[in-house]
Amino acid sequence: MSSFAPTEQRLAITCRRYPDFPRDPAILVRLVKHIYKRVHDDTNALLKPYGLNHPEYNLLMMLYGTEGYTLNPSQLADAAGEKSANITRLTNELCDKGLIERTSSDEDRRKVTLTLTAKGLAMIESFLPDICSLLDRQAVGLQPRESAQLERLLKKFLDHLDRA
Amino acid sequence: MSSFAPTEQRLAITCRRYPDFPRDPAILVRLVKHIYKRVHDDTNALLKPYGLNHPEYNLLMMLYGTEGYTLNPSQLADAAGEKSANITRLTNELCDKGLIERTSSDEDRRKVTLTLTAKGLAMIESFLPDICSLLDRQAVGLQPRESAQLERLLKKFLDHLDRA
DNA sequence: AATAAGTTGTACATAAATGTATTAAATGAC
DNA sequence: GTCATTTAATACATTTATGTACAACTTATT
Repeated sequence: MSSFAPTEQRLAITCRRYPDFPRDPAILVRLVKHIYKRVHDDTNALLKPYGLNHPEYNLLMMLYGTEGYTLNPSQLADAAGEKSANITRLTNELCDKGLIERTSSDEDRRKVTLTLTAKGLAMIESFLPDICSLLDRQAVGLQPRESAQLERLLKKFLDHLDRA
Repeated sequence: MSSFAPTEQRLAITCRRYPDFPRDPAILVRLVKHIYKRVHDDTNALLKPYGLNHPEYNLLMMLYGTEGYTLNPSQLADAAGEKSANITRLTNELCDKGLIERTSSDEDRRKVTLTLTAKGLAMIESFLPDICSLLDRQAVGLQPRESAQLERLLKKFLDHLDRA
């Protein structure tokens, strides 16, 4: 039995008690939540041996996905979906570990640039094989066609959220 | 332009740098993360005037979705996806607010039962109209057929995560 | 130039979440 | 019955996240 069945059952009771409750949107939202939690926990467990947590991993991957391996704190916050106050603390930790470097920008001296170091790059390339295999395992149940369809539908969902 | 475009762009760079990186699973995971974040933040904002945060809301809704409005702390933790250590704190807050009641079970005196109070029920019914309208708005972009398809695919995804 | 207005990043206080250990009670072997 | 094992819930210390306020700097206005 799926881990989701109890949730679905509770939702049925909720709808019985409050008939206006929109079952379909609620199911979708709860599914997303369950999936997010699983993915988050699995990734965290994988990263632990590397001395990283999920947010730190995210920041590193954002820099890795950027030309020049460089972003400002506010760009990084935006990219990783973190609050800016959080970025200071998290990048401090990454600096302490020598994975990124903080230098002040010349063009605008309010700004700070955060750049992946060689050590940071090596760290990323050390955990990427594990991450890849985790991602593959996580999505192995979906055929390519289903995966593409899911991507399309999730994008549509997200687009609408942006507008709502 | 979608809020997701920059993420997709970063993923493209990542794949160029590390060709084994599984693009499709990664996209799905990041989409889920973005959607989760949006839904979470929107719901939190909605709940603030009621003096509740998202976890507290979740706990209330789990009790509301249960016959007899009653669960043990460990059942509640499982239902809401919270760690059990968190449940004590959260249910304390809800008790203090008079929304739930804590009594010790007769059958097994290690156990505690948490029950929604009349005040808690009234609270739920006061915010449900807002929640329903938020849920409707959040999913309004999807046709019923798309919504059903998305539900099916997400369930398949989650089923596989449970197994992985 | 002088001043106002807006950004960027960070510090600090507060709140929330997690992990570990502890207490109390039930269960099961003998 | 007694003792070891397991389970439920919580307390406490630690870690992590958030919100608010501020200092440094840039840009726009006059």
